[in-house]
Amino acid sequence: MKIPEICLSRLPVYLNYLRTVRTEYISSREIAKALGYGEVLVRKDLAYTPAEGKPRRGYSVEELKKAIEEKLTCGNLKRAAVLGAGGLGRALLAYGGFSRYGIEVVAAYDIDPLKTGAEIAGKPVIAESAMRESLEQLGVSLIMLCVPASAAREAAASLEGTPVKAILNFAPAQVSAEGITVRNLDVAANLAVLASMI
Amino acid sequence: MKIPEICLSRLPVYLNYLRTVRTEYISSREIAKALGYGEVLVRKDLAYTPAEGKPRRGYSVEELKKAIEEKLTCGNLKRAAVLGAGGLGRALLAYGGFSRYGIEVVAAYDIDPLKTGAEIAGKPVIAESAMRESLEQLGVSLIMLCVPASAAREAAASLEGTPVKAILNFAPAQVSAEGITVRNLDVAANLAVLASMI
DNA sequence: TAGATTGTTAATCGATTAACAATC
DNA sequence: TAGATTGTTAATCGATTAACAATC
Repeated sequence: MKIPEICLSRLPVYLNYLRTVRTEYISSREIAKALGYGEVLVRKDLAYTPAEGKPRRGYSVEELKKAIEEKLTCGNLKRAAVLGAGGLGRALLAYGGFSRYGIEVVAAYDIDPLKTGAEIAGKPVIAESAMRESLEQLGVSLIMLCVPASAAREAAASLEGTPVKAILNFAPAQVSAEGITVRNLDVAANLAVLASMI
Repeated sequence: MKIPEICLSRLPVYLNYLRTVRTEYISSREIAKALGYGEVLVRKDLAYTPAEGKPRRGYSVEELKKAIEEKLTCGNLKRAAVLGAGGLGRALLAYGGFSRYGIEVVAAYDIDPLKTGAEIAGKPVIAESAMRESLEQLGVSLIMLCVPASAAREAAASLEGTPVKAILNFAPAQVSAEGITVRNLDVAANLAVLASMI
């Protein structure tokens, strides 16, 4: 059965928690309590992974971590790149937290010649004119789109026909590209939603 | 009636779209088509704002933008700060996109003396030892938590008893603090979810 | 065995969509 | 007036929770 996106979005939470657990087995009740979920929800979510629990003992922590990693990464390392080497783009290029989910950030692309040519955290910042060739060569399937809102639509369109399969869009604008999955992540909007709840 | 969080999270999307619209009036059908929503959903969402539509004409774009801004900001500018002045924290401090939602980022806090004392984008990086006093003085109600995962729990706890009402947590770890609302935003996890869908 | 825990089936809850009367 | 569009009520859909048999 296909795993719902809302369940998929909880898998990293389980994974991060399990990586802090030092026992051999853990029950759905313990996981639920630690994360603030219902325990049936935990079992339902984990049932989407290859892991199986044992009555009276719970789940093997090692097996569960492997099973979630398997689901999240589909078994193989994915290569990602940043499009737009401004402040956020460069921060993402330097951030080491992607390897935790089987993702390697390999390059950044920018239209500004003042930014290209240099390296950040050992990764090249490449001119947008050379982007298509570079995406092919590096086998990049994921893009983090960090250009200004005004340039976002065009930048997304420029990824059509490349190996890119998905875009994580940080710009406060709707983008789309033929054959590419888009997920929006407007940081400021997230803070605004939080601000309006308090 | 209380506005559901899922609807609240769409308000920034409406707002950003409306800011690109150049007509005086717009219908729910047009908005829905542009954003990929159902048109009834759009009307339901907008019904939570003070704006009212007019049969045959739709919604006044100006009135709608004001109404959404009102809902999102609760009418007043909110002050935010960054805790953890690493790459991501500094990028957020320099990012100009918060003003669009009525939020001003005023300072960063860090425990590392090598990072404190300086200014980034005209905003001070302040020692964590001076944080409580500074939060009071500046009237900071929102924190973007950008410390490493290992330091996240303790950092969140240190915000108890300050004017901080909400935390946007970028660390891949669960945090909580008495009387403070937490929202998680693990950028790498978002990319991982996207990667596992393709 | 007894009892803790899983996994599944049924019930509930909340969000989205469909239908439609009201309105200009 | 006729018809486009809103706003609301009812129906549907999907996610979460409750109940419980199966298992070790």
